[in-house]
Amino acid sequence: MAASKIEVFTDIENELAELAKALGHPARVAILRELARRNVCVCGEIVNVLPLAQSTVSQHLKELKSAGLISGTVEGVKSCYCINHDSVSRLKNLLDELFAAVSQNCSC
Amino acid sequence: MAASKIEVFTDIENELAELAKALGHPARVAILRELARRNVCVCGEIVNVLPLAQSTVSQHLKELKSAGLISGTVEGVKSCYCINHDSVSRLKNLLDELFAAVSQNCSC
DNA sequence: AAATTTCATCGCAAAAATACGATGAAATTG
DNA sequence: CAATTTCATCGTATTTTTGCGATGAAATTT
Repeated sequence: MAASKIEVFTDIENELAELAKALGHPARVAILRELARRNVCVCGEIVNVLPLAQSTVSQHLKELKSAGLISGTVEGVKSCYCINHDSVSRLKNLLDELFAAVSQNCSC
Repeated sequence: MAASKIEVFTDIENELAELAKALGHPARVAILRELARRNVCVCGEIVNVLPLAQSTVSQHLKELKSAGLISGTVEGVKSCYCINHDSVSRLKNLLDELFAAVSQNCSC
């Protein structure tokens, strides 16, 4: 047994964990950074920004898409990706809710 | 080769990825939730809140601590944990910076 | 129509994460 | 001082993640 026990946690916990997990790799942060920097749908060129093989970048894009953080469309021979603003807002809201009661460092 | 290529990414990218990764498991979100709910150092009882084996919870606590999201001290026979507010702030700031330019959903 | 470009998917190998029982250390209790 | 409590760590099994080359599909170019 090594699979994570998703079913025993709340929907909120699973939702936040899924979004955070998608952010939990520097390559995916780098992808989001590039998309955010341009703030438009980026068609192509994503692969060129990263020091990884094309297939690896494609896989990371798929994971970001699967988590809902980005959306992608096909434009001719190219694939266009952009950040899903709603999803980002959701992530921030979940974080704010989670840490709402935490106002200062603990004493221990 | 399967190890993640941390060295080729920026410090910022690695830092955010590390914090997000720590949040990227529902058990760890649940732990943070419990710590946040009480908003004090929690000594003991953390294990009882989760439907996981004691050793597994201990491991998750270790990861949260290693990422800096919580701090832990030993109080007699018990271990006390609480949320590291600075770390939470840092995470929020990194997210805000990352998505600062993203103000609306894309059109594609 | 053939060649090229762009990118997703497949298959594989290596590494990391997840989970648990067993064990042990340190403090507390009886 | 023996028994108990609390929890970290070790060892191990399983699953998931990461990464890449190879391949193929779809559109574009020559």
